[in-house]
Amino acid sequence: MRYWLLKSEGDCYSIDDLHRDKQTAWTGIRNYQARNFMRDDMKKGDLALFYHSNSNPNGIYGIAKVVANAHADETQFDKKDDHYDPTSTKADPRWVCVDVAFVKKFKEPISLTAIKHDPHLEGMMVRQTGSRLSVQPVSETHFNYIVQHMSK
DNA sequence: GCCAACGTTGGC
DNA sequence: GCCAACGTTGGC
Repeated sequence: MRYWLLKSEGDCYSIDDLHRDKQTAWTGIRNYQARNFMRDDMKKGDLALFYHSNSNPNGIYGIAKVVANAHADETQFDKKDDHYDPTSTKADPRWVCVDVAFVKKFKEPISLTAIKHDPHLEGMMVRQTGSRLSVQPVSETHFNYIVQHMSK
């Protein structure tokens, strides 16, 4: 089993939206590296830190769980969708998504500032400035530390 | 809202 | 295959 960090703009799709929906298809990822992680490595049962960007504060707001392996992202075929991709075909879909379910929301978000200042989280991808990857692998050590020692 | 960092596109 | 131009992300 693996651990992940899923990034979302807080005012676009938040942990509260996931709580309300119970589960959702993680659509709209249009970055090859992120896609490959979803397609090849994210599996049902994996856990993910739910990260809000462009929020106050930016940081980890809760936990989600992968409940379905990668499948075609339907938004790529929808002309009216922002993520429509006219070059992708149903026979050979370019973009995939996984389904994730709500697990918990932290009482207080773990801010990016706190993440950057904690020596236990040295090497975490989200700490690197300019790290724009919206699906990131997280080590088991980092995941457990965050859940056990930083979250409430 | 600004702007640095990054990924992608396309001309050559 | 290089790289400039462009669009987007995301912290501040």
